[in-house]
Amino acid sequence: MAPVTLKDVAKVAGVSYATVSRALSGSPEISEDTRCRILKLCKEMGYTPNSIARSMVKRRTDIIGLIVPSLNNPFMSELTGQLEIYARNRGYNLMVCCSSYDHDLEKEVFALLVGRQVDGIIMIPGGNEIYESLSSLTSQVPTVFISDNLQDYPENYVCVDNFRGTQIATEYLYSLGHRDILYFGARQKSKTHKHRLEGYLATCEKLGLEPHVLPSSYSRSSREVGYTMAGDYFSKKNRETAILCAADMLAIGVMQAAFDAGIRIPRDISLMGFDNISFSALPQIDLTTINQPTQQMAIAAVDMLLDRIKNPEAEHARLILPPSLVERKSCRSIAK
Amino acid sequence: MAPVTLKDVAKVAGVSYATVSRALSGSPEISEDTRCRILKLCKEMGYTPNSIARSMVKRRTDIIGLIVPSLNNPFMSELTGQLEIYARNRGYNLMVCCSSYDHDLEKEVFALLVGRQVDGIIMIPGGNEIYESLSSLTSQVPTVFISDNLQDYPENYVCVDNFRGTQIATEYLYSLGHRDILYFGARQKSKTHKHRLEGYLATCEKLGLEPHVLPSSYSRSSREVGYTMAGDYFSKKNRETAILCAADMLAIGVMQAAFDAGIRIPRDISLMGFDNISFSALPQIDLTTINQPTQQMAIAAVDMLLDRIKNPEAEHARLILPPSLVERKSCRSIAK
DNA sequence: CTGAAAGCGCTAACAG
DNA sequence: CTGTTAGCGCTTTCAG
Repeated sequence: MAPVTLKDVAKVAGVSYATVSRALSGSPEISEDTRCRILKLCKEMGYTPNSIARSMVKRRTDIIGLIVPSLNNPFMSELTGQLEIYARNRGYNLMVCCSSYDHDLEKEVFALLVGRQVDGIIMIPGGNEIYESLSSLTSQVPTVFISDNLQDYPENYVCVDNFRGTQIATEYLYSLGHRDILYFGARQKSKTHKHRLEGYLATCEKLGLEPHVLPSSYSRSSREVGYTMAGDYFSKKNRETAILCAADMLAIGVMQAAFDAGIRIPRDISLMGFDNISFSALPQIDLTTINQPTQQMAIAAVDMLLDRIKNPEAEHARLILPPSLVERKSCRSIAK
Repeated sequence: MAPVTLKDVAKVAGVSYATVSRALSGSPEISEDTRCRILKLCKEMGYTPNSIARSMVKRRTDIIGLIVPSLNNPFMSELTGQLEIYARNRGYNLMVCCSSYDHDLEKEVFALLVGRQVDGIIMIPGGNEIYESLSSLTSQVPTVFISDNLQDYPENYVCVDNFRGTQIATEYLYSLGHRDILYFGARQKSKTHKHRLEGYLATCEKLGLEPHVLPSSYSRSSREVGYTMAGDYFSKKNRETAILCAADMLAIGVMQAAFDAGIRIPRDISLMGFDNISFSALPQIDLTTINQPTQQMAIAAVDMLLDRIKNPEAEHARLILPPSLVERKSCRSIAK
């Protein structure tokens, strides 16, 4: 019942267990003959190397810790899946912890993962006020964030170019003939949202449009928030012909409110989101949006982390990936 | 830079390192005095216990391996999130591997996790033909499956009562006055699907209905499959007044095909799904369906696994959880 | 090319 | 109550 160890194999093979270790590790200082013999024996005996023991001496685990706010959010769960697959292909396993958007939990699981001796941590922060309180921990283990809430912090991160995203979106709506575009759901406290808003504002200025901004006082961008805010909005007279939402989930809520108000999308008003979550591709939603390149982000984050692990003294790295337009059916041209 | 160890703390405290170990483990054989002193010192020095070393001697890692086909599927990612949170509250971390519905990968990552010395494995199998080829591995480590594809296999599992689910669904549609109900998308090779189909058939018989079954020859139940099959179906004359889909994703595809064909749901035909994935709750979808109690399943799976870990010689356990009806807007009453 | 032995950081007897 | 010591399974010098 007890698992087969190196020693067991060595005993049967009639060699020292160092020899077995060498056979397995592909060391050159061993004859092809004995290597073959031992490898065969290992298989026969059902030997599985104990990676805990190996970690003990190698002082590394080949484990990456991942801290993610929630796996209910399709954007994050898809990203998690990508991270896992890519990390495994590079020889690492993922230890996943959900922080539930809770700062205290974020710190707690971070410390937990450090205790677990993970070689590095990838963190998708749930909010913005986490970096200072985390700095004593991030100095202990290579860490890469996936977020752009940390322009001003000395951390490694990869993110999408949020400014560029809303710029693309605004230009697209402009090209469709829209001149009064509402920017919907800007959250004050989020840097990500700040960058998105700035991209919109800068583009308005460049194109000579008057900006219209409907800020959000909520702490998350959910469908419910979009629905509530849009309900309010639609109850008044407005001259905007297009709504650019700060997040897809908001846009989905806006759709519902529009439906309730008898407003048709895109006939009466055009609607755009940001994120390209999987919901948005459903034919029943069919939302034109800005794509975050999740796979690229996952690959980049893992690459960056492995690089930090190899070279812990390196400068902080930043990678800002380009977003792209995903054209679906929620916007229409009103150009004459 | 090298992390602080027990020895370092012991040296500074002027005690043997066994004493420090005792202070940390909450052993009773130590004076309150020295414990306090040592605990304070540990904090000051920033000592973090090395759980690898601990695992080495305790011969357990407090890690659970999770094998999941994909995190793109909302049902599975939500389940994964629940599993993680509950496992962590019970003192375990989750090492997650995505198998991408690939049998070979399922075996490969299973072996990988065994090598990682996980204390147990929770597996959501991607298909049906995996159990035999896995049996040499499942005997090495406590394993719990989340699936009912293994009625006939000597394994631990938790699942939803699929038979009961379609029974509830069929009875519900019957109560709305439907007498011609199409069972849509039954996959031959899946035991889960077999049970769902049987629940439908048995209920038809009980209620005196003539069963109508549209089987699926595809290997997965996607939106695309639902769309294609329904396109075919709607192109012919039919007398069914309701469609019961074997999975929510199929139903979402059916909705789209119905829309294309100018058929209105629920006015022209009622539609039900099975799974209650998060998509289905979107107001734009609003699908009446059968809920799988993910949280209960997660809790039960972890509980069952921890129980097997504590008591490896126990009989195989099975837990079949009750599904429930989630009434939304995709069905209408046609009773007079 | 192979064996012997030290040691990774910690726990758990066993002494004192 | 505290110290000493023997490992957990493996890698890696260092000898031979």
